[in-house]
Amino acid sequence: MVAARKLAARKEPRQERSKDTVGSILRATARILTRDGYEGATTNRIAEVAGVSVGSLYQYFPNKDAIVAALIDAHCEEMFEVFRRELVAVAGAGLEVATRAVVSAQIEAHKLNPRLHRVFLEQLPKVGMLKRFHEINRRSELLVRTYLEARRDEMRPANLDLAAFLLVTTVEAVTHAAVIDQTERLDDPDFITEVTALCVRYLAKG
Amino acid sequence: MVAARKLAARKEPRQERSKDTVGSILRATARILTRDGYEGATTNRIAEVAGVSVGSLYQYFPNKDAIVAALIDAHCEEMFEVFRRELVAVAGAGLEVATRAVVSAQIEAHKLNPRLHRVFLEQLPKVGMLKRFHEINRRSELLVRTYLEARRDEMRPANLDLAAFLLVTTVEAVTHAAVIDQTERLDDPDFITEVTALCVRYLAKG
DNA sequence: GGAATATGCGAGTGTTCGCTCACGTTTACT
DNA sequence: AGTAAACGTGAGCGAACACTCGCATATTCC
Repeated sequence: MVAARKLAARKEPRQERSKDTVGSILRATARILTRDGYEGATTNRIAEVAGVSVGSLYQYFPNKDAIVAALIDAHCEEMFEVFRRELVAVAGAGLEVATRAVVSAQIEAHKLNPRLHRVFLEQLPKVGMLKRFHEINRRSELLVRTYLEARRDEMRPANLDLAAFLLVTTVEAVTHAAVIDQTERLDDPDFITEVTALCVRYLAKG
Repeated sequence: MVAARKLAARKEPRQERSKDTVGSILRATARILTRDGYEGATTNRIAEVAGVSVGSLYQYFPNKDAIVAALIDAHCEEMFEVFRRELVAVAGAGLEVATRAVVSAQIEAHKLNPRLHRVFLEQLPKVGMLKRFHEINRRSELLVRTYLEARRDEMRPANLDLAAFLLVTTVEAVTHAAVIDQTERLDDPDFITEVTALCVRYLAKG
């Protein structure tokens, strides 16, 4: 039985050169993942591309998964930040305007690094990795719910928790599919309009 | 360089006992995948659980992936059939009734074998495997679009192709999340109602 | 019965790959 | 200058695992 191993960094880099080493390792891993997919990302290959020895790699990461996990965390945080910033910015705006802005932001978030995003979601064989994406979704739902509650009287759905879940899941799935698998959808100027309609018509009364 | 290998069966089973062998292998693989996840599914383990030797396994499957691929195909076909049957059954019904029925069917389809479904979508490291699921989605979109076109005058969206894409992607994502990750959502009697509302309000005029 | 064919077996092979360890080099500090 | 700590190296170990091959058994068909 292979027990779950710690994913925390084994040693903190203190000097400048060791921070460079860690940076090189992360950049190399991202590069390999986007170019060759998960299969190509062996520890020896990562070290080679990073211009570093395997030994150095294992001074700062306890195992291979920790490297990927660090990348995922950074990627998730970036994406979430794009979403969060836009939502906060339009918190005062009306439903239609706010929704459209947030949908656009979600598309932009997916465009940050689509190839890496794809590898994370489609090729990583470890269940633990996906949890990090689910957590982002839960955080997004919380933000959305707060927005909905502030305008409760304009909203048709009684259960705003459920509404937030449906909206976040929907927009995530639709933008993901469009950016990752059907880029041609994005050329359609109606795309954002229709996704916005999907959300707004669900939320608005009447 | 490891070239892509053929996934077609190496030899067709002719006698009864060999058909049993193939069946045992497939059942064993499904069982291991649901119980232990992708990591546990080694060829030796599959053979052992199936009560068969590795050699026999390789008489009917050219490689490990072919076994998993066969399972995925069967699983996808089952799920799609649940969806298709219901859609055909309610093709004559009104928008609200039909939508509700199809959403329920999608939930049922996901309940066929949630654990296996999860492993397929979350743990398989090969990109090729996911294509099979995307293809089902495309087939579903086609069916939905046909329904929408038959009632074009009741529909608000001008682009029914885009509408079908949005609906299928949405319902798939929402039912998937509910069945796989948030089973408690299904206890909420409003769940189906709200998902139906999401679709119907998007489609209907006014 | 017996030849031909289909099926079954499983120890072993070759390779891949995560990871260690013993040793060299650089930096920080006194 | 001298010492300790931090950093870097890469050959190679050990285990896992997909897959083969030579041979045994069962079935079919004449």
